[in-house]
Amino acid sequence: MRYSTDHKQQTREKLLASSGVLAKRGGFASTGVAELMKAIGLTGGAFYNHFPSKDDLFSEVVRRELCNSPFARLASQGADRERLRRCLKQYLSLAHLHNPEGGCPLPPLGVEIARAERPVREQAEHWLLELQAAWSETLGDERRAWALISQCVGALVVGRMLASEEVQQQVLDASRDVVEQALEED
Amino acid sequence: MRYSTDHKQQTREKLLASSGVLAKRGGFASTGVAELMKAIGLTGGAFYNHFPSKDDLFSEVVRRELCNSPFARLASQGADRERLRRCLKQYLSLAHLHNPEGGCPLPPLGVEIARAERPVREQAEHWLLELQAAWSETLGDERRAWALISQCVGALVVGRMLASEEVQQQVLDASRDVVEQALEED
DNA sequence: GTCTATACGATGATAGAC
DNA sequence: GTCTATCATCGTATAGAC
Repeated sequence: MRYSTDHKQQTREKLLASSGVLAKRGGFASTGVAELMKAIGLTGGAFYNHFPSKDDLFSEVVRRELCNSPFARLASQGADRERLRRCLKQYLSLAHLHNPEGGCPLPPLGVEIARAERPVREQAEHWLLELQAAWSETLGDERRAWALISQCVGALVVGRMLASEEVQQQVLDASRDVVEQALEED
Repeated sequence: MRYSTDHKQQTREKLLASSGVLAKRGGFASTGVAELMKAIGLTGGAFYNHFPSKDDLFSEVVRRELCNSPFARLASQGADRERLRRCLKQYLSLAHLHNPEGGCPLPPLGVEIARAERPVREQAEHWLLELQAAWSETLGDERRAWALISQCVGALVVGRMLASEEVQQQVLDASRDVVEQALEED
């Protein structure tokens, strides 16, 4: 065979990673198959050797993005308060706000996940439940964990809607305060 | 003239209202001009008698949706704590979560606003600053106002990503607790 | 103002050469 | 596996009849 068997795996992985970036930047629905393939140096026709449809790619992109999310490592390995604090401080930064393509998939892809078929939402739910369980352990409060997740995702969604960096910083700082308060309480 | 002058105004208003609903339901970019016009009983060709382009419609839809948002009345007229509490309880309800087309535009349209041109983000910012100012008055804390806005928007974005109503209710309840706590403190 | 018809590009997806 | 060529459909936007 002209192409080794793991070449297909590598191409698939490159496509998943690159598509995650493009989807978080400009939206998944708004990005065509040809554009996704061109980003990894291929043409649109080759796409269907890797995924049966564009929707299937979305499902896999979501799965991969969630596993590689800045939150993910805190979900798998139990996190002490200090580690969680540092992670959320970085999450609620202007650097993250201005870099959706390299950041958490929840703010930029959340709405598209919400409109996707049930299996996609189920895997999002499964991952979010794991995250919430991990944070509950750290915080000692299951409800505060959910509230903190919503707080962080909301801050980025709201912040990215804004035009001026000043106000964006205000929004982020306000949520940082909430995080600090939640992590200092018993 | 076969059509009265205010007939055009009425058509425009119907188009704005209907497009807001469709955009919040399925996304603005994903909804074609023909579909938007068909929803008010017209064909696609008539669209350009009312707006020079689809992007211009989006800008007007965002403006109108913000002014008619469940938050809007609380922004214009100063709100006492009790009024704000009742509004946020309704905001953080399963009824609202399952009815994006009739609810707040921030969760379903926020990401598209973030990717829109600067003027769109500027008017979103202007409106959000007014809302934050009003809530600051009620809460007596400018930062808590921003945090509360992010909390509410985030809860709906996260909740709508989920598959099961149980977990959705948990996410909403967690943010309700935060709202109650913020409104009870001095 | 609204219609139909149309231009023209982009879309998701397929077929067959290599 | 990837390419080019192609299909059918849809997208935004325009032109002209009524």
